Amino acid sequence: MALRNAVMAALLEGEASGYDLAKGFDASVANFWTATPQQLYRELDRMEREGLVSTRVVRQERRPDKRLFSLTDAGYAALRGFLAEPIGRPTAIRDALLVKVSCVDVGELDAVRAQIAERMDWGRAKLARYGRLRERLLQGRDEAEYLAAERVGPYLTLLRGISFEEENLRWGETALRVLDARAAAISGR
Amino acid sequence: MALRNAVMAALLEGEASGYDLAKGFDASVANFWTATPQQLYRELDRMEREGLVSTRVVRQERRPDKRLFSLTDAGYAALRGFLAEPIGRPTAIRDALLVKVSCVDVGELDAVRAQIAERMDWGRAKLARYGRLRERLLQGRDEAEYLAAERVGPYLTLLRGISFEEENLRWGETALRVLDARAAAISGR
DNA sequence: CGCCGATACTCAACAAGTTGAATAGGTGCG
DNA sequence: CGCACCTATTCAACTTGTTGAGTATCGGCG
Repeated sequence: MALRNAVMAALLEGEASGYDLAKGFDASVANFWTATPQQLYRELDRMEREGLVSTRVVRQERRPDKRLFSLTDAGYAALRGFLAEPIGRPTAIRDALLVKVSCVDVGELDAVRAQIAERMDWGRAKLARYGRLRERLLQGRDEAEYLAAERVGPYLTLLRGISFEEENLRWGETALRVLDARAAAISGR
Repeated sequence: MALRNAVMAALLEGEASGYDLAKGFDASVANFWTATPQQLYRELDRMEREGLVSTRVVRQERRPDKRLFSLTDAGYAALRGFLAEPIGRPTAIRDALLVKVSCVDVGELDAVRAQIAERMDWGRAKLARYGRLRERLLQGRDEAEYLAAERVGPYLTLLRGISFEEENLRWGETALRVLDARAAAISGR
């Protein structure tokens, strides 16, 4: 019942099909929750059965029909219930790369180094996307102006996403430096 | 087969019982992987069947016997295999608090505010623990000295944990400020 | 002396998440 | 004109992860 909350959060942006969510989960909530298409369709069906979302089938000319989901009043109520419920401990971070780094002293130094570098490239791409998203939200206004006028939630989570990636890059630089020093020490021994 | 890697990472610190891991997962790898005791016992049994870990039963006088697990050579080989395999996309962050923050414009502003504050307290406690762990690792040496002499992996992941929590606190300050401004705007309307 | 909590583990049942493929029409590319 | 990829969804089978309780022994507290 946790994915459901992320889905409701995504539907705050407006009607969406399962397919939209499966892709676009990436653009909105995806930074702190992920799901496969299967998971989304399954959950959306359940939510419909429970009356949290309603569907509207849209016939399309040159592509398959789609079902657009939107939050019902019951959905909004459920969402407020979720917001009000006490928070447990921070959900897991679960990053396989960090597990690898913590093991790097057993060997495979080069392979892990390469994976850190790859992750950093990935992070730079993500930062660029975040930057564009931020520009799109601000529409030329400065932050204070935006925050006085618009939904603050998505902006705040965007900020967290940006700082997370920036921090990741900074850490990556350090990690690469340390691993290189270690590699030099090993080969020079 | 992902938990298994985290378990192997933890066992690099030395022999441990399921119980040790269940608690102490918190001290070592726990910052980027979590598991319940059930999960650990189940996985350890499987790993034993597959020859990745070996067990040694220790009779204890005044408490239940325990099984101490340690990595076998096959376990080390499997670990190196894991290190070498290409990394997929960063595993999910999945933080319910961020989902809540992104929804905060629908209401329950005070409740979410309180949860952010609670999370920040939790983060400060975690930072304090990280700080103590760092001191324990360094044993009075400076960073360069430590990194030349000891396993670099655990230190690097510790650094990532520290910067993550620091960043969380900074973001939390911002979020609280923004939410307070929004609350003031609403009540003054 | 009875209860709480720590150590140490097990069992059962369930919920959540992943993988791979199937279906079915459409567009674009060489 | 055939092949690959995009939209849009569904099915089936699987692996992971979660919850809650149960067993057993000991130490400490009031």
